[in-house]
Amino acid sequence: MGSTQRAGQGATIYSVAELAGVSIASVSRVLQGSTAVSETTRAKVLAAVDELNYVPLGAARSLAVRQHEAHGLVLPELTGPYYAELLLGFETRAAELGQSVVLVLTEGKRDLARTLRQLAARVDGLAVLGADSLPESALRGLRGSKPVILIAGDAQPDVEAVGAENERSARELTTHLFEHGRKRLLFVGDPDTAPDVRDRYRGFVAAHRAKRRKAAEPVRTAFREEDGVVFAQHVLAGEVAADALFCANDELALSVMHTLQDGGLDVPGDIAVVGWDDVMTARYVRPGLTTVRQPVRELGALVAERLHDRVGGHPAREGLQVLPTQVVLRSSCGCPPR
Amino acid sequence: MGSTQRAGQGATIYSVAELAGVSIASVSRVLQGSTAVSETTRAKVLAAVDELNYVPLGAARSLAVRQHEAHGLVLPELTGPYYAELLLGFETRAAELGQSVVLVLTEGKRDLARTLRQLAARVDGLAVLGADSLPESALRGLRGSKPVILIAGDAQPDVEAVGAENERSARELTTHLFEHGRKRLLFVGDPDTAPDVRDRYRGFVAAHRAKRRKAAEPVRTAFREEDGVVFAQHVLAGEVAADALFCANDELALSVMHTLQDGGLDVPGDIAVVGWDDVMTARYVRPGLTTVRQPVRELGALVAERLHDRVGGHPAREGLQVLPTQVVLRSSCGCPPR
DNA sequence: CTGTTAGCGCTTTCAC
DNA sequence: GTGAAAGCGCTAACAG
Repeated sequence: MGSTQRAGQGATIYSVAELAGVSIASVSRVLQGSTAVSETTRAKVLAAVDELNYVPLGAARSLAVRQHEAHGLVLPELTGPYYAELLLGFETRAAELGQSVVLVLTEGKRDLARTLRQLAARVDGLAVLGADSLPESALRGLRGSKPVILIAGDAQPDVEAVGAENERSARELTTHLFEHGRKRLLFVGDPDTAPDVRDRYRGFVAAHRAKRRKAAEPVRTAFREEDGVVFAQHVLAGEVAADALFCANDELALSVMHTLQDGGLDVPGDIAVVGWDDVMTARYVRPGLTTVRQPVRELGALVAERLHDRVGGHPAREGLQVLPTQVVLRSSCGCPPR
Repeated sequence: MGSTQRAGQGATIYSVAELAGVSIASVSRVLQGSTAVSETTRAKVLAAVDELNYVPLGAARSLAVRQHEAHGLVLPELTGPYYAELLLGFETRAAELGQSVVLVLTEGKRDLARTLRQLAARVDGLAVLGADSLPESALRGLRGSKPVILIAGDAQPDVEAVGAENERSARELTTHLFEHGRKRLLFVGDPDTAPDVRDRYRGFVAAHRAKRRKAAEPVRTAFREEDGVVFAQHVLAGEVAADALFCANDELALSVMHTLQDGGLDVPGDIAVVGWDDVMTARYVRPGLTTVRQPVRELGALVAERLHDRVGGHPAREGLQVLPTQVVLRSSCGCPPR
């Protein structure tokens, strides 16, 4: 056992103990910050630790304390600022809480169920975004063992969810469009793809109902740039009757607006366009894109924190926790520039 | 020991063995895909595994095989598409290779040295971006034990580096600006902040030298939007003499261009502006931003792959591996639109 | 205050 | 082909 420092590899608690002339228990105590250690011992250990550049092996420690001290974060992908910002908030808070973060991107991955199992085998809890689009079996089985928090998803009996407000802001933004005198609004994006888009559409519908109007069926397109281009071309071809487009996110809104303008339409003169997320580009385009800002970073931080609580034994909060969002008026909706 | 299934918690190899009526060794063999197992045993084990929903505990396995099966990725932050894309490429390839990825963001973190040590204690190798701006001690000590790969950094005797090409493309882009008849070019961004920016400036200088001109001193600004705005205001105030701005990245170029336009200048009429990275926004602004595209995702994938090789025992490649970049001409440089 | 020791759950010889 | 048993490096009682 007490083999000293294997060449090149990291020192072990044994090599440190040997060098310090104490037992491994003392080394552990010093490192754990236990009070029951004499100053002399502490000093000797610290010196040895420093000399050997010792750091306890994560796996060994995890096995002993039965905790991984790591959070798993599951995201669909990473395009656009939304996921990045969320990840940033999550990592920051997790680090403050002493947790490592293990990241898994689901898009394009084959055996998701297995991947998530493996992830669950090396973290204390999971935060999952886009759970609805995961294969049925993927989250099954994790539940009940590791705590799981759903991001921007629907809370369930035993799994809590955290998200940003959608319906109310969508309703507010829709109403704003009405106030600009727009009559034929179209919701661009498929409400069935994600709970938050669904809720935005609900707000869109609610605003119509309040005006005793009937909301049009949503344009069930995906959310990438290409999809926006395709849709905009339909508009340019005169196949779509609308004077305002409520896009499910900014990427979509931006590509739609851009294509429309290229096709000779005036935004917002001929048609208004609004988005969701307030990405950087939204400020740079002309006209500035009216959109809704979500506190994404804070959301990420909150998720990390809730997860940490859960791992620490706190019970799951019931229902969905919602962070406030904010409508950002620029001029693509019809408001005067600046 | 052989305690069956602890309530709620995950099954262990013991509970599986018990349920299957075999020894833990057999369970392990089946799971490791060892051939020396009878069909009967394999079937029994598999059934038990399935019923118990068993996944080997990561920490225990890591301890036994002396491998974490995880890669560490250290990034400064996560704004803009660059880091996200890199991370995407890295995670994807790492996952294909069966490695988890543990992410650490350095910006704003206090005890980086300790954070990195801890990271090194739970992964088999590290990929680090922005190593130069890390405190001296941070990477010290990891070296020699865990393999480290520097991203967009300078290769060193024992640490290999991977990056995208900079100098040559910068030279090409600068020359292009000359061909548009621009005379007074300015490099906006501080070459001392990062090796890749330094190399871009080198290319900028080289192009001047080829024309027997002397390159102006770089404008040593940071790379965020605010910094671009401040600089642009100097330009608008007539404090800067230039007819072309070579910005160190797109964020900077975009905010500069935007501010310039707001101030009444015509781009590229009065002044040309070019950037680096080819972010999404670059296509949407008017005029389209001329820039340089880097194969960032591929870079991330390459890093993961090299790291995996290194962990597997392959020796460090000497020098810097460079991926090709591509100048993207739009109209902010003076080229005709479309 | 300190050392001894028994695991944590898994892989892997080594006998049979 | 299978099981027993010895660790992997660390933490945490448990005795002194």
